Parts: sequence; structure tokens; C-alpha cells
Amino acid sequence: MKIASFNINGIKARLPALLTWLSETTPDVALLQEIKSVDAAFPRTEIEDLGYRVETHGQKGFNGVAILSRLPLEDVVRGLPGDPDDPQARWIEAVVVGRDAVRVCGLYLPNGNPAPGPKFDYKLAWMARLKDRATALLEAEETAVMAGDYNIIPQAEDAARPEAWTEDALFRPEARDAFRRIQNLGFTDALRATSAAPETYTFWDYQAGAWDRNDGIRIDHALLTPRAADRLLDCGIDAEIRGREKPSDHVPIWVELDL
DNA sequence: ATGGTTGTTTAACAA
Repeated sequence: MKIASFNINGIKARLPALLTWLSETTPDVALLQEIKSVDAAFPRTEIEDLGYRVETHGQKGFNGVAILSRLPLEDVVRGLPGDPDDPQARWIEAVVVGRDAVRVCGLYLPNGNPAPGPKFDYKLAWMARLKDRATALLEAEETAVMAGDYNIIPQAEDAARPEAWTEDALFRPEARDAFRRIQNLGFTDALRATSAAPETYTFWDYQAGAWDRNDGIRIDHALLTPRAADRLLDCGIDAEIRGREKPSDHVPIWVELDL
């Protein structure tokens, strides 16, 4: 089973590019972030025509996440548990019913800039809730994947110019520590840990020719529970699509599990 | 230090 994650930066602007990528790479599951759409306006028909079920958790203007799946989905949950009053649509999870079941969690972690400040506080509070959800997945011994735009540069090697990010919310020690604490609960960072992990980034800014200069960062991640990590066959980053017409500033990541 | 770009939505805000 191939599970991909892609911050598309607006479904309205990215639909042709998304359909092309889906047709070319045929993931069984695609977790989308930054759909920037309300549920009713999401172009589900065009995606369903490619054989995907569509579950969205959107809002007006920004944020918004979705799950596309060629396999049946059960137990869809919208919103990260822990704050029913959180107005920002950044989490959706569901159980994919394949040869064996796997829980997929798609997340769009808050950016947090400028830091320090209320947006950075919100980022850290959201990460505390993520840690609680992650702990519950481990305690239930689930086969689960938490993938998406984490807005975290875990280590200096994950940036072409780490010195440019020292004061940024994506690289500040408090945010990296929070990410490390979650991973150290027992998750595998698939795109770093495996021999198949590619040596490339997942985000290149639109500004200042970042793609042409390969001035990127690795901020999209797939964390696997031990039961999922045991099934990991391969993983990758579809970096080349960053060079296409009207690209997102992120590129897709994917893991292949023996499920 | 500033500005550089894109998307949603139409004046900023978010990234």
C-alpha cells in the first residue's frame, strides 16, 4: 500500500497538477494539506473519477486537509483531539481497509511565525495535543502513519542554509524539541531512517529562485508506529514536480507499506 | 535590513 502526503497550497489553483500527479504515481492513499477550501467547494467529482474516495476537513480561505483513498475508509475523524474549540482545520484521520488495516493521520502543523508570539504559542500547544494523540496510537499498538506538513526542520542537515532559519519558528529549539519528543515516543521518521530515504528537501520557497538554487528545507515528514515501521518497504520524495508549471511550494512524500 | 512570490480573496493576511 502506497501512502502519500502533499501540501498542495490551494486546491483551486492546483487541481490540474494534482490530477496529473495522481494519475502518474497512483498512490492508494493521498493526504492533502492546505486545500484552502470549504468542504462544499472541494472538486471531489474530478478526483472521484480517478477512483478515489474523498474525505475533507476544510475551512474558508486557508488551512484545510483531506484524505483521498482508492480503498474503503472507516472511522473518519476531523480535527485534532484535545480542543473542540480549535477553529483551524489541520487534522484528519481514518482507517484504511486494505489487506490489513492501517490508520492514516494527515496533519498540517501550524507554521508558528513570527516567533516568539501568540502564533508560536499556538504551534507549541498544538504539538502538545499531537503528542497526546501519538501516545494513544502507540498505547493501542496501532498500525498507523502520521504524515503531512509538520513545519519543522528537525536538524541542520534538513536545510540547505540552516543559518538562515535560526530565528524561524520552523527551526527554533522549542519546536524541534517538541518534534523530537514525539518521535522519541517510538516513531520512525521514514524519510530519514531508511536506506531508501532520498537526499532531497520537500519545500522550496517561491521567492528568490529557491528551487533553481536548491535552497530547500525538509519539513514534510511521515512518522510510523512500530507496527507500521515493521511493514515499511520503500519511501520517496517526488521532488521533480517542483519544477513543473504552477507548482505548489511543497512536493509529495510517500511510503510503501507491506499491507 | 529589505524584498523577493503565490493563493485566497479584493485589502490584507498567511506562508
